[in-house]
Amino acid sequence: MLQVRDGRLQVLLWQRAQAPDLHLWSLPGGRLATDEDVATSIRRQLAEKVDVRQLSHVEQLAVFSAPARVPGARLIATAFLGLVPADVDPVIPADTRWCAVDDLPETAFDHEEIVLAARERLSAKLSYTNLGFALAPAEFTVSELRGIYSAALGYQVAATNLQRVLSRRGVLEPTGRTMPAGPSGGRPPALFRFTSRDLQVTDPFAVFRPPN
Amino acid sequence: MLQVRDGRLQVLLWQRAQAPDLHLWSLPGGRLATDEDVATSIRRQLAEKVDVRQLSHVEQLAVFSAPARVPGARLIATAFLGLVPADVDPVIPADTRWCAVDDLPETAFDHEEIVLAARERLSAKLSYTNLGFALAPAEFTVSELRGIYSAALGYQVAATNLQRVLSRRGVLEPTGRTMPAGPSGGRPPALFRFTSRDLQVTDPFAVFRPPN
DNA sequence: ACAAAAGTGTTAAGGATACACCCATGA
DNA sequence: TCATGGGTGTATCCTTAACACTTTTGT
Repeated sequence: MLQVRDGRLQVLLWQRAQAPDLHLWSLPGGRLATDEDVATSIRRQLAEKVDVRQLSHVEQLAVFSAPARVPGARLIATAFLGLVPADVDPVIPADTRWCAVDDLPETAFDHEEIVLAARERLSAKLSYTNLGFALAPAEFTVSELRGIYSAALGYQVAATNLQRVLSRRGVLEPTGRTMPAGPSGGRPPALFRFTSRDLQVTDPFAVFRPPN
Repeated sequence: MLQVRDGRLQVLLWQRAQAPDLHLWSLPGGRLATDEDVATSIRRQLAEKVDVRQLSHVEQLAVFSAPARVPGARLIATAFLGLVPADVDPVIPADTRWCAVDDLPETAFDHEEIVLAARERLSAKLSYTNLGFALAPAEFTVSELRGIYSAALGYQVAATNLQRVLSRRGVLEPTGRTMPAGPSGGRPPALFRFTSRDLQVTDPFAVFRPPN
């Protein structure tokens, strides 16, 4: 479960209270019940940590199945990427913590690998889909959105181009309202929103496009 | 397992000899052993159908886990995309057949959905990676490569642009040799090869590139 | 010579980046 | 009116698509 907090991309980790890997940090998750599919299961697992309505997007990442990935009985994990908008601050249990993805604590099992795969997927999809909606509040200024994209991608993006690219693709639209200017003056920023809050591919083919 | 055959993208299907879904067509696969990961397992399963050395690429697709996706005991499938170069014609068992992906027979369970997901993944990766190497022979003319890309993508691509895009990206290189001209004359085509036969992303970010 | 197929040159269009400039507000 | 941050206009660059043209062969 990823969220941009304090200008950094962070992941919700849970400190293990049992062996193996006692006290190491692990991803939330759990066993699959017999009457649910993996997507239902992950939502149920996460519901134990946060309010599920705050989850703006969930998608399958990959299967991790190395026979010795966890000690003891064979355990196969289907990893998911979950996203939470930057403006919510979920109540989380005492044994969990938000950790910056680029400065992870020592993780249990292969969970570091999973987190890095999640970050990579997120970066890629921010570029060719409207996935930003899942990290952004319902309404936001271009500056705020710039901060969110910069944190998720790991490098600075230019506000002017961000707005233009997203507007051209029709994923961003002005609400017509503005925020008050900051304490040191300046033009009041306009508020924007995403036109859709469902995942859509906006830049499907870089090359080898079908002919008209 | 996908291959371009006779100018069409085809998938190797196996006709079930048992209920449920008797006589319907299904994807090759089988159960995961306790001492292997899913990638190893799929190679083992496919080895029962063809010579594994002919598999030029294998990658994870997605997990299919709907509780009722198969009748009877709960069964969760990790689907894979496997590719075979167009110039090999593997010996296949009598109960299997190559079927055109855009004209599938009635499939068992949710296997049609899996095949369509595989085709989509293949199309996308042909555009932004060097994955063509997995469908093409070791050496080929641009015309042949054009046929392969056209079949896999489902629409005609122009030979001239195909060569230019792949050359610019450095994924294609001339061998220096040529093929004899066809029966009706014409300039003898040059032979090309892929510079690498490992998957590489050649067009990583459409937008929001990191600054220089 | 002519037809056919391969390959190259050139132009045009689309989309992204960079940067200068203009706008609106608080002090 | 000045500083500050927001937003727009415009130029440039890069990549690909389209198509005309040249090259090289067989008949």
